[in-house]
Amino acid sequence: MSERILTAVAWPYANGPRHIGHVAGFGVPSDIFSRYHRMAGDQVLMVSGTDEHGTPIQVQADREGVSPRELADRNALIIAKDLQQLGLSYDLFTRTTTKNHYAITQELFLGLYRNGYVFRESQLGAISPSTGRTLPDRYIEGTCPICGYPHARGDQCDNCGNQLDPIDLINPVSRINGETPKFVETEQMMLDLPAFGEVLADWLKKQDHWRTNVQKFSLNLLDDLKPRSYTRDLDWGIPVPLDGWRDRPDKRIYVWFDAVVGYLSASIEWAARTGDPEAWRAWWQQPDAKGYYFMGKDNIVFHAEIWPAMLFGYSGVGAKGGTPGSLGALNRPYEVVSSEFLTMEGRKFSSSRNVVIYVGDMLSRYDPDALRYYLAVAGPENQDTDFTWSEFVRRNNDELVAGWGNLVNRTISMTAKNLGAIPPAGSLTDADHALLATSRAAFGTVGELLSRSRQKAAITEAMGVVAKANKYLSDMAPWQLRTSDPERMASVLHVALQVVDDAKTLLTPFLPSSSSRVHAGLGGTDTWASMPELVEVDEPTAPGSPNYHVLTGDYTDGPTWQSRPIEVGRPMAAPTPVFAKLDPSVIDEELARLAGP
RNA sequence: GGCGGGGUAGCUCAGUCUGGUAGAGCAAGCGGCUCAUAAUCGCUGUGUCGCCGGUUCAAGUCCGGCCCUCGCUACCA
Repeated sequence: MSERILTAVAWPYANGPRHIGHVAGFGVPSDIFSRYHRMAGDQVLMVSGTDEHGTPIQVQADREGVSPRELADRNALIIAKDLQQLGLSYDLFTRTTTKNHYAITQELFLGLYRNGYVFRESQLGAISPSTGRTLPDRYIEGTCPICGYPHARGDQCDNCGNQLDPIDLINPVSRINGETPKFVETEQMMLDLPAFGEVLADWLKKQDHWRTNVQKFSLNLLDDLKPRSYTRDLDWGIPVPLDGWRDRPDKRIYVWFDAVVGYLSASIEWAARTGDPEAWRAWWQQPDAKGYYFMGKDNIVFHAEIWPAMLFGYSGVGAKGGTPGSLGALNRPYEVVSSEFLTMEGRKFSSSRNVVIYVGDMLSRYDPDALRYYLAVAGPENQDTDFTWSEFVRRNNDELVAGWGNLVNRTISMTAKNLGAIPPAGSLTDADHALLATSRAAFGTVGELLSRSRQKAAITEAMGVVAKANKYLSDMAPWQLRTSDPERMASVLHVALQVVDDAKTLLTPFLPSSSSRVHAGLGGTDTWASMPELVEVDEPTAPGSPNYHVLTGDYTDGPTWQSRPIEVGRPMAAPTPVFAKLDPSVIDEELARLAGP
């Protein structure tokens, strides 16, 4: 039964390159999920892009003396290249600074506004006196009015743990430039979240297929729903599409409200690029289409609360009713798949303290599948997990190289040396049948685990097939049959090659690049797992800007999730190793980099 | 403060939903094989399952309380 699946992947923020904790949370899991579902015959649309508006990018650009757009242009390309190298199979990875995204974001705003879910309110907010821009709470520092700690942040005191209001801080200063913030009355557009309290509660209570912590967390949030500001005093962002607001240089849509719209705008952009502008509707409006949203746990509130509220309101569902906007009623998320956090040698990632491994640096030195393997088998699926270099090297050397790579190598090597081609099966023993049955059955068990987002258990199960095949070879000892019983040797090698081929398929969602190398090693001449391409589109994000790049690809004719009989007689050449073994000295080298300047 | 995750073999963790004599991998030791990137296969595991109490014929698993630890706490992204 073919399903329509929207894989909506969190949008990496473009204030700098991304580290491996980011791709551990959203990138690799969403790609494993999408690749599996495509192989299983489902119709997958996987979209994302770089999130490029908001204060942190403005601040970083100011610091570098460039415009926010120049900074975003630079980082968007770096991030897209990183994700391409990791092999993340986006149908479209775009940006929030495109004309299309501006138009869709404004359309969502207008739909909510017309249905009465957005209203105007004057509130007291901190601004930077020199720029007039919103100064977010976290950028304000001062003395805690409760415990006297001198470096309390505007929203919370790190010393006593109390939540604070920045206006209560003693001697507040801006962390950006040290000036004293001004607290002024400022008019903003507010999203009426309480108007969605009831529909959100009804909807969330029905999501029993979610991970329980995500569902419970989301339901708890409903107890304290307050209207939330839809706009900011900032000039770097999407203009508010209302008369009297549209041309104001100091009012923009809040970056989070524009970022979540990206899932929809990217789907629409993808459809336009395929030449069928209506194609996106199948994933957003058919009732049985399922949207899976992948993110780190810090994003749950935006995906389980705010984005669903926006979709309800735009569709005319909520305490104030309404009618769907011009795009029509839109589907809510089917599941919010949230991952936990990856720490680094026991500490939280922090670029300022040099506790960081950038994706680009990692991939410049190691095989993308070595990283993908580590994240799949030891990533933060259900709980925070720690990345250590010694564990990375061990997983690579003992499991990928010695377990899987060696199985491929020994099997192909024996066949090439003794037979030169894939041999016929001959008559098979119970042991032969048992091994073949094991790998065939794994398609069911691994697939079942993958469809339930149990990726760690799934790859462990797939690697179990590899272990059984190594044991089979050890038991059968085909190298001893070379002269005594060459026919039996051929049968054993046939069985082993078939299981290697099956394992290659089973591992493809996790390890697409190396699975393609195994496919070629087994004599395959066609493309196995498709990879994303970086394409320059003939369109600037703004007048005077360079054309931008997107990641895209055609994954429609890829491999299917099943055992395929190997082709007897296909020539087989001596193998080249699939994975590189790492010298243990890299552990010390990498640790030295972390401690470095 | 509120909410949530975790505390199981030297290390990393599974098992807790659906109670029934404690599991895997790694590390360590011994042995086999020699096709393979010195790779592989077999054998060797007596751990107060964080603490206290309760329910039960039976609790790592259910209930109550506590301790430690990590994270989230929405006008940060």
